[in-house]
Amino acid sequence: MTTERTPPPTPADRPIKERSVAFEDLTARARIREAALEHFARDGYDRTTIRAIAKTAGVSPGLLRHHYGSKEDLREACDHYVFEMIHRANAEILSDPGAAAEVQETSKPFGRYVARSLADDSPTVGPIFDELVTMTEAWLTRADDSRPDTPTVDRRVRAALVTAMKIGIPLLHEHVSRALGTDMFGPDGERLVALALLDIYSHALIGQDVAAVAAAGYNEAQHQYRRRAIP
Amino acid sequence: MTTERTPPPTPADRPIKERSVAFEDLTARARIREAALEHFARDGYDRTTIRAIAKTAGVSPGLLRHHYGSKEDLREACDHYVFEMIHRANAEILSDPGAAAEVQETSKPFGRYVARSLADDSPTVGPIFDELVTMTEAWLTRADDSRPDTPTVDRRVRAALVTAMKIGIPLLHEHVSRALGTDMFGPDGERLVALALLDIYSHALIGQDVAAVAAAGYNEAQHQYRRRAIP
DNA sequence: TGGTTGATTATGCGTCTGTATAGTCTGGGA
DNA sequence: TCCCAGACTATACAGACGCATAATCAACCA
Repeated sequence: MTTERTPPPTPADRPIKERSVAFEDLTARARIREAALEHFARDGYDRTTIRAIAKTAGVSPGLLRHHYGSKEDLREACDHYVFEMIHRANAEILSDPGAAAEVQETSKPFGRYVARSLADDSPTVGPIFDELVTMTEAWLTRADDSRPDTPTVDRRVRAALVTAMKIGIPLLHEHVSRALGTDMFGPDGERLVALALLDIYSHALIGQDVAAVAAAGYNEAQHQYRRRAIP
Repeated sequence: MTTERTPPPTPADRPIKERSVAFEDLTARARIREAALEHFARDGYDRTTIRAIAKTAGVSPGLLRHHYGSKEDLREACDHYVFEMIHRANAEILSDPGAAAEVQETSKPFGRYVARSLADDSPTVGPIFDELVTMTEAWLTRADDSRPDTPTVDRRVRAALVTAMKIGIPLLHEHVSRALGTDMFGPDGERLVALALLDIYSHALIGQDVAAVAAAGYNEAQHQYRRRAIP
């Protein structure tokens, strides 16, 4: 396994598209990883082809195999990379206990990738979800402290649901953007989403009396048919 | 394009599956649709093969093409079918204004299919999402009435986000179930999710003072780098 | 200078998938 | 009885994809 080396003075690393932001004088290995992250996040694992990643990275499909063993290995490499990046980001967030950073967690650059991977059942991103749940759990602890009543449901269960809900937003970004009238990953959309989430999170969506009635009535409701499962 | 015809000799192509467990004496055409719904919901559109659907339905791949034109046409047929079913379900829900039915909307049988289709960017399910947003919007209207303050963000924007959040739960059912310790589509899990959602929805997750500070601080925050986009 | 190593490419192979086509079987009307 | 429409199957074809291999090229070291 080669490390992130600086390429030899290869001058012809340049046929690529990128100029504006960041660096395009990256290692081919790094370019492949970046291209894979974008493609996996945008198109999903299945729809993404090795050839497409290679084309975006400006290399041949064979080189991809040379650096990463297979398509699945490349996915795992991306997963581990993102896992590290999230760890790093979490450390920064913990030092700055602002709520905004936490709220828009899933709107970050890696959010799209994580969301896609979780929905695609990537075998190695389970721990990422669990860690996000743990983060939400710690956050819920503070919320529970300022609650008059006692929560009736285990905190981790609620944390898992809140986490899944947060991830649902970038997952359905296309439809959300359509409802917003602007790209939710664009500057305006990102701000709009953050402000809306702050409003949503800071208010109860249903009355506690209604919830109590519904919860009581739920336990005795025998409803809806079941569909057969695929053998 | 043939419609849902009644097969000549077959005893019944009855409105099907309404009662308890559906039967296997369905039209081949109906069996194909049922199998496709399950496969698409469980494996996603791309991972699902025509041959797999045919095998589950107990027919040959050719018959699938005979009834539905192509794989994409089959998907559209499923979308329209689910769209009708949701319409029908909505009518029932509106007559029974219980909150529980609304909360567990995405836990219904078709929820998995809708969630998958939305995440898979199915071209014909956009209207379904928009309708769910409208439902949520109507629901938010009642919530806003019992709010002391005035919402700062457009109601439809908040409705879209809440809708996406709700759909995120069945989408990440695998990870949610792992955190729950039981299958969230099973009897226990379904009840647990419903009760947890009632608890979550009936309480603010962050304080309004915190939210105000965060919202104020957000507009002047210049944070995080941007990643390049694929051309 | 010569040779080894690693980055990189070109090319081909086997498989899977969607699609197309031709053929088979069955029931019901004339 | 004939026969044909429609449900259904078997098989084949073309393309795409992941994967593998061999060849080429540049740099570094003895």
